[in-house]
Amino acid sequence: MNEATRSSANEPTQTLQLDGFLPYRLSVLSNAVSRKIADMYERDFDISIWQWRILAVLGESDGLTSTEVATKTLMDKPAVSRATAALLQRGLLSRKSDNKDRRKAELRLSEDGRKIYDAIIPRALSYERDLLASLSDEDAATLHRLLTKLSHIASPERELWSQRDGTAD
Amino acid sequence: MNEATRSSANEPTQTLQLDGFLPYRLSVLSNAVSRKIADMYERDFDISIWQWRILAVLGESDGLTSTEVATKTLMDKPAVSRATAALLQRGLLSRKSDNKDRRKAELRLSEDGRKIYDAIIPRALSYERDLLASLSDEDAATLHRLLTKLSHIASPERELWSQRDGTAD
DNA sequence: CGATAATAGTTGCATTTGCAACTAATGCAA
DNA sequence: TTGCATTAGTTGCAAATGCAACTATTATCG
Repeated sequence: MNEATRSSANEPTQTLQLDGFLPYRLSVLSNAVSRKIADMYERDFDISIWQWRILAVLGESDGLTSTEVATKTLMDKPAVSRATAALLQRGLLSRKSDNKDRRKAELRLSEDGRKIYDAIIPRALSYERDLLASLSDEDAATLHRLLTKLSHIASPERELWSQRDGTAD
Repeated sequence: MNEATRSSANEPTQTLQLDGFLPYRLSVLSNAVSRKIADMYERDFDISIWQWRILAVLGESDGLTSTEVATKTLMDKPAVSRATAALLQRGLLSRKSDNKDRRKAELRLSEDGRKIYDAIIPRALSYERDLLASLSDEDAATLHRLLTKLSHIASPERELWSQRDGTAD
């Protein structure tokens, strides 16, 4: 479906339709979605996507450390550090360092942070609903199931195909 | 499914599970996929993702102008300009400026460019196959159908929900 | 024609990103 | 304990990105 054979002289050459190529499609879609939703966060709340991710995880489970936040959001530690610094400065988070282990510090939504969180959530869910509006419930469920499968295969831990000595044709 | 109500005191607060949130899921998956495939292009061919996109579209239809390439790849013009500059310098492309309209120039794969293209294609398709390996043919078809729908909704032209005076919720 | 607008493509620049290197604190083993 | 390894979090920096501004050329309309 995605490949074809062509014999221009007599050497058959594989070809590839970019807009049917899954990595390309995912990239384009994800960029479009992220762009739009990031614009909303930015415009209406002056919050970056990374800041939003942190608010989102703290909103469901308060008192996480930076590292735990990084794990849950799949952000790297520097990104978490900078985003939390900004949120702390705006007073949207509080940080309490652990007495047992003074390397660690628990992050929590402040009262203002909770307010913003509460304000963003319905907008985020509304955007997601709009996105899914043209899909049946069954399609939406299928989509999530397929994304889960793909994510499992694509997860950075898996090496497989990307080995240097390519067994892949 | 993605939302819940919680009554901590008596104010119900919507909440949101980040890892069930579609924009987040798409972003994470797309990043993982792009990262892996970009590593391969880079490692085995010394080609960036943007360069690859250009090779890909020129591979299927030679003689496009920069602007046409930009349209087909959804890259912006500066990105196309820089990527083609690199490819030209490596001798993977040729450029012939149009006599009728000297602003335009047609881009084509050179012989070397075609060689690299021919070498990348099977690797790219092989990666896509690996990615889709755990999906049935029907699921793969469904995935593409759903991505098409979502892309249509998320396409930058559509304004809708993102209007400043939020009718959304 | 001649001026203004529009288009193709490039260059410059501020911001973002990803990663490595660093500091501070703790764990562990001799 | 003491020294080395590990972990938490921050800082620095090179590269990538996105966008605006620019040059060169062509189209349009008085």
